[in-house]
Amino acid sequence: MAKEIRTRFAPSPTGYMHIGNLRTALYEYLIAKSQGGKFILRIEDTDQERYIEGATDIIYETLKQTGMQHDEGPDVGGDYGPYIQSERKDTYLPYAKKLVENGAAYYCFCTKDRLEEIKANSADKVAGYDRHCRDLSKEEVEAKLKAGTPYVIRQKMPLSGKTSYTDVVYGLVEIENSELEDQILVKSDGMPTYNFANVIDDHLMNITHVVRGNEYLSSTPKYNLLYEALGWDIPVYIHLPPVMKDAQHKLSKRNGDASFQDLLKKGYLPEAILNYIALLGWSPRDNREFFTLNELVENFYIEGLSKSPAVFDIVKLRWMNGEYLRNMDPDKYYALALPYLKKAVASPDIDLKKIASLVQGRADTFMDIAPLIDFIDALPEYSTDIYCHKKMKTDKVNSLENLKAVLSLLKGIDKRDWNEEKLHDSLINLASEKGVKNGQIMWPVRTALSGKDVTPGGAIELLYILGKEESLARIETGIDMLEE
RNA sequence: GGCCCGUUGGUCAAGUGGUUAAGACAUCGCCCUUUCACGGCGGAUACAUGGGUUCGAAUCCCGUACGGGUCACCA
Repeated sequence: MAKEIRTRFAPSPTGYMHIGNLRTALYEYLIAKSQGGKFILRIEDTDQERYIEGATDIIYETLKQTGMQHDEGPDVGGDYGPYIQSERKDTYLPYAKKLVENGAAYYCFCTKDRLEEIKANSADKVAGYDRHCRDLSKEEVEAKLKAGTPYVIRQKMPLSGKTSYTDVVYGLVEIENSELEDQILVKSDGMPTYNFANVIDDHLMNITHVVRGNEYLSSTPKYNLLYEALGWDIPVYIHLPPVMKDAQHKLSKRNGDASFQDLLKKGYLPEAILNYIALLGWSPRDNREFFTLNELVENFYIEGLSKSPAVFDIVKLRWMNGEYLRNMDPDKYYALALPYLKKAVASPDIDLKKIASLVQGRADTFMDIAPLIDFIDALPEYSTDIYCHKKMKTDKVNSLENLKAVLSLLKGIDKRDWNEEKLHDSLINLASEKGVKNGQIMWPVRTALSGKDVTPGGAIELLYILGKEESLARIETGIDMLEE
């Protein structure tokens, strides 16, 4: 039986979940789930300085909202815990010491000042640490240790040769060992660096596929050297291209680019966001674009992953969100839209469900609803110019005439008969009696009722929504304005 | 700057030596229609660049340009 696929999402709790991060989680989830594997959540909080309170809750919450449930993690447990790196602090040092013993790592007593100095002096010559402590004698090391000198443990890179590996999406990657810095494995506070903790944890947690952003592409050989020194199997690597804000800037929290949470606040659906970002860097075998999370699992295949950066296009997300909204069950739509409808319409007698049905086909996000129906509570000020419409063949003169006719017609309709069918038949009749196009009646009515040149729904719907009293009042206002 | 990676229309993206170079968003035009939207139909727009290899290159090789990444006691 083939080994079970295990992937992990390993965010550091430093704030909101940004889109690139979420997409990485998605692909990790899909890679595992499409092959019947496990998806693990691990919190990488080895940098206490950057820790932000509440950030882990956002991570849990986001995973829940998107439906990407992890099989193991700090909140759900599992056989490989703890799943928070700060709680595993003691597990790393022994491995570092083992590396020191077998010559793959060494103690370094250089002060931060000294390091800064080399950095400043070396300009753009050799990158990184100058390996000052690499060849200290055993005695020197012992003495310093005994004296309590602060130290870090660094990885001892080979000075010559190359290290290569095959990435699933990028193919063969080969780096000269001389390019590799003697990176720090254990910091002076005793905490491991990401570089070290990552390797240890991935191995200890049986992670088979390491999936992460391609900024690690050229440092991966360092990790492989670590795996080898420890005598461990090297995992499968899948590096992902970045999600961009524009052609040259990555999407990032620092620039305040949209996070998942922001998009939700802006009225986007979690499932639409997920669907959209799935397609940013991956494409299915056919031309399908709409997928639920489960459908993504069914259709996912690793070869569909792309290696070039993708620009996040909010315009297309809007469209896709709109499609989700339009295809939603009307009752569900009503339930989700209700808070937004209530905020936009204060009048208590308004049929919000009717409004929901009008707005469902027109609003791409929930935030788009309010501006569409801002005329309901009160008639806005408007210019009579909008009564003129070329295609409807309306102008101020015939609008006035038709509005008057409509007014007296509507006055005759009993309040109890004030429904769309009745209103529709009456107005259509009026048009044919007068021998004019329907639009010549409808357009001025719609205009008088809304004071806008664009509305969700036409004259009939607006008459119904506004009710007899309000409708008549607004039409009278329109007549007054046109008579001036 | 060294090293690594990338480059198909404005954007996402199919394509793995022979195609009229898909499809989607956006855009433009037309149709439908009581406005708008939805929907339908159609248009315009792309293989960064120069050399090879080959009967034949978006597809393979080399160079160039452009862009990104990396070179932290951050992840």
